[in-house]
Amino acid sequence: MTEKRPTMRDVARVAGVGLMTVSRVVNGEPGVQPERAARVERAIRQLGYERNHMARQLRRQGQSTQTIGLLVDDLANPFYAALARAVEDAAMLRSYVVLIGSSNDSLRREREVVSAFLARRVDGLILVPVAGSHRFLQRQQDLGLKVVCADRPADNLRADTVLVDNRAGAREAVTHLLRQGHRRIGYLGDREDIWTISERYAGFAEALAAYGLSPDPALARHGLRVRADAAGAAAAMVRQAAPPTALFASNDVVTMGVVDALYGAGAAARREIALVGFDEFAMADKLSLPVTVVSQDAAALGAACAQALFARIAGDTSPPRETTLVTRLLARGSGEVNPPPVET
Amino acid sequence: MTEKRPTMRDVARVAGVGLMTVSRVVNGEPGVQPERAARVERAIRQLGYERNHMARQLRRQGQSTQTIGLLVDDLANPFYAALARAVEDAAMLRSYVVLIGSSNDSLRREREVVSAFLARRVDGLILVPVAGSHRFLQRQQDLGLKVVCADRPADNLRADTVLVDNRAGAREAVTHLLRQGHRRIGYLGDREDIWTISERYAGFAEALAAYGLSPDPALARHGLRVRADAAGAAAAMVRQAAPPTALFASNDVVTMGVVDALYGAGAAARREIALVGFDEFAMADKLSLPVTVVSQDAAALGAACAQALFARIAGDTSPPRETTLVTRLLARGSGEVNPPPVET
DNA sequence: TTGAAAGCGCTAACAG
DNA sequence: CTGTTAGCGCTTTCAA
Repeated sequence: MTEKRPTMRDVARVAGVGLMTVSRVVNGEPGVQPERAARVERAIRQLGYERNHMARQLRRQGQSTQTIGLLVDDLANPFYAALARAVEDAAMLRSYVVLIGSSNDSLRREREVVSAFLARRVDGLILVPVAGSHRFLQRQQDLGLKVVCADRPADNLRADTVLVDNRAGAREAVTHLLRQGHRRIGYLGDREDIWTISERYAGFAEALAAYGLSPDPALARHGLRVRADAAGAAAAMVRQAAPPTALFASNDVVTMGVVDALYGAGAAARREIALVGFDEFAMADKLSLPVTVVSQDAAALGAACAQALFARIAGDTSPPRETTLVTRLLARGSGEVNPPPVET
Repeated sequence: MTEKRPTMRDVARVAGVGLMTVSRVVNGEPGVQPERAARVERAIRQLGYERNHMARQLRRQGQSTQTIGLLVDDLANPFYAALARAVEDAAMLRSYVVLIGSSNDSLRREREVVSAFLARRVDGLILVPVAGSHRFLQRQQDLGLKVVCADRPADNLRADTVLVDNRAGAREAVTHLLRQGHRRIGYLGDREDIWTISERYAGFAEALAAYGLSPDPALARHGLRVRADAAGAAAAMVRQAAPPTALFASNDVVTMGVVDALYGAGAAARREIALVGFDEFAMADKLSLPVTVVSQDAAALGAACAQALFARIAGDTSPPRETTLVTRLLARGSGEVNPPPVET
């Protein structure tokens, strides 16, 4: 049933030629008589031969394995899925394949996956770094590994980094609310140790500061990991004695949770409360109350990372670069349609 | 700068031991004196040594490469992203890594990616097969490759297959509309050569047949690939002389397009037209007009595929199995809230 | 408990 | 144009 896989030697024997002739045909090298090449091709098809990439790379050492690794936070998150697709397209264009992994925001898991990738001698690594030191990667870079950080910078690592201007995006979003007259703006956010989240909170605070305000601890909740967390926090916050008139949500999951809690049809609905969220998500513009969001382009981020990585693989040795992509505020009226009471 | 990567030989030299001692330490084999093992460990860290997985697999041939391939239609589609994440989790649990690719519904691209995976000697392959013959994979199976088809069956291939009961799901959805009194039900669908889509259309027709009806060519559009296509088709269909009172959409992308066209705030809005779509999507329940959908569990599909694949890799040689997962109708009122005129 | 020798499938370098 | 030889880094086998 399960026969041994055919080798070049087997193909050579069946085709009645030498081993090197098969190698040349398989690699599309010139200098093989058409008739012999045809015999080889036939033998390849007959045996179902596929070149052993491992043996090949072993011999041509120091050469590329035509494989890169991509490590995101959570592949099931549409943002990272879009990023991954862009990376994969860029890789395929260059005949590379992509090893993929999710770190789940765990440094231990990140290291395990990176180690498994390194054992397979990936030429490069695009990673969304979790919090914590990445010094162990510096040594791998000295050994020839190319690394690009996506979406967040990595601690203790000099590497190309492609970021989004989270701070400016958040500032713009909150300024949008301030311009509408909102002065009591609540913050609902994911874990603060995630770089993007802390940047967004900083942008939130900066926007308030420009209006002579500062974040009110009673109007801020951190560490919201899942949609239900966010829904609960939003419901609790607006039940307070002095509730906010508007909310800023740190990311799509939190935004959806807020929508669950406040924009539903139930008795707890508080549709007069304005909302701006970071991250665009499907149908945000088609909700019963359309949500204003800060949109970031995941595919552009992935494409930029891939471009940087393949440039390094191609031999670019210039100093590490940091690229920052801009966000776009998509105003949809969750603040304008329900003008808030302006306080005095 | 870029030094050559250290080998076991280098580690052995630095540690002052034999090559085999290093091999034993690296592989956690017993029978090495603790003192020597420690010296080896130190040398490994000092040099940044990572085992060369390719050389290893070359020697232990016929053995597992601890790598599987996953080929989906489009990784950026949240459905496949969720499937991929489930596969990745299952793989990680077993210390496997995952090579990923998107076929884009192209047989040529599928073959290219599969070939690249085979060259890297993946132990197994989970693929969402595109339309077309997969006989070339049968031979690879004889050579030891384990294959599991996800979401669709593959032509000319005997392999474990995990499907969703698309036909029953569509039948249930359309029956739901019929029970509400709808008799003129339009169909908007993706490419008919995609197996899941044709099954859903069959279910649509079966539901109508049970009520003594048959699909009206004037109320069916196929080949809608992107959201804008679907929006245009929906807008055109409801402008007809005898428009439908309800629509069935073949998948999430089409459903969203229909929402764009009919449930927006614009002048063209036709909110009285009922809609049921295949595939759940984020916020479908929070739209200005919540959409009834047929929900399928992508993560469960991925987990079932992974389970089947790893069972095969572990030596299961029973005949190929076909597993079918059920769907769930999430009725949300897009039919009930706007009762249609019952025709006579 | 340790090491030396052989060889996995392939390609670089050379010889015919 | 074609084939032969050697060796990539590792593990298997066997001897010390």
